[in-house]
Amino acid sequence: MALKHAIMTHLMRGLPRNGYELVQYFAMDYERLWKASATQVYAELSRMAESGLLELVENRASSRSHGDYILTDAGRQELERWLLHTEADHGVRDDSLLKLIAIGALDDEQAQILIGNEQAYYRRRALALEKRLAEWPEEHEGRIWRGRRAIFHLWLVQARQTLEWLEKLETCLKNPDMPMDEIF
Amino acid sequence: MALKHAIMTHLMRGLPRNGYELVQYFAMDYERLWKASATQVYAELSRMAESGLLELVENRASSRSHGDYILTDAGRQELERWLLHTEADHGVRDDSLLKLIAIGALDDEQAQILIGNEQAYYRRRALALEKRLAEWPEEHEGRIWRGRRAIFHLWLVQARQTLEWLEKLETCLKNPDMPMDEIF
DNA sequence: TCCGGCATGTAAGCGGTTACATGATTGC
DNA sequence: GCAATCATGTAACCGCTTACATGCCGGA
Repeated sequence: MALKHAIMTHLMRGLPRNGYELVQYFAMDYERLWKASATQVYAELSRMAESGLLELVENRASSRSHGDYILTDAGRQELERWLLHTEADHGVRDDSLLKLIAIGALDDEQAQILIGNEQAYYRRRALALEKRLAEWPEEHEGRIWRGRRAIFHLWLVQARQTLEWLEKLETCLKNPDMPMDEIF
Repeated sequence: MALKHAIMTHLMRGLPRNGYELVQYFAMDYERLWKASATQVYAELSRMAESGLLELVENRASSRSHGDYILTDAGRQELERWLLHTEADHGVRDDSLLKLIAIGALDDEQAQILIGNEQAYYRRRALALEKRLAEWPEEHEGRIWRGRRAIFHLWLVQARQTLEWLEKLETCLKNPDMPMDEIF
């Protein structure tokens, strides 16, 4: 039930947001912190409002919206409880990495396609992150935004490192007699 | 339904394995490529055998087991189809990173606990991966094992990089006036 | 003999997806 | 007036977890 907490990490910045805006955040690629479908986000928001973690306030911006959500004190308390008193789940389900683990099943030509796809993805991602960091809004200051901005730096170095690694993977497969310790 | 393919990436190495052994792999930390519960693994294995992706052969090692699974030709075909003709899902659900994104909600002392927990985890992980790479069995040779071994190298550099980043995150939070570009 | 690890499940329920439906508003 | 976007759902279904149950084998 971590979507609940993912929603909280968005709302903890203090800005009131409606369901649609939150759905956009969860769908955005370079902002991506949690995968979630629209249906699920709306359902979770209702549940959280009902249980008192969120409050529905008058909408700003858009007149079509039912209203905007903000974190309540109970919500902030739950956020703190989750952060400090629950263990992080390091269990992984990374579809793209799973494919790369299986790359040995393909011949050189096919492997090249798979690696190429991943390279394209991480190049796009690195560019988007660089742009996001370069254009960081000045009003995004303070402790909460600093934490968030730091994550973008982590994502960026990880993307770059993955690109480097993909090059090495290519070398490794194309030169089956080269010792792996020489490459990595 | 990617557990199916996660099971295939284990069996593609050619070694017959029973359900219990596969459950162990999925539970192992430094080997971790996909999170899955025992119940789910057994259920998926039955379904895959029924649909002809796996074959149940006579058990080696253990006499208690119902039998060992191996990949069929249809299984290898499905593996190739998945690798080449489906798009990788880059959607992320990383509980531990989600917590770090929210770290701005905590004060310095509390944040230190959270960072400490993560540091402990990644130190343990880096050590386990180093050990695994240092003790890599000689019989694990050939294209399929090379691909797998390469992933361990990626995981290791990622763990080390995350440790470096956690140090910077600490600095970043403890010195709110220091410009972030100086740290990262 | 009994305990711990091996080995495989069943049943209930929650979390999450996919496909589809609906209405309201803005811009051309 | 019409299309695109905004905004919020319903319904059915699947994947996955949690708690519990069962039996078998080997060793102290």
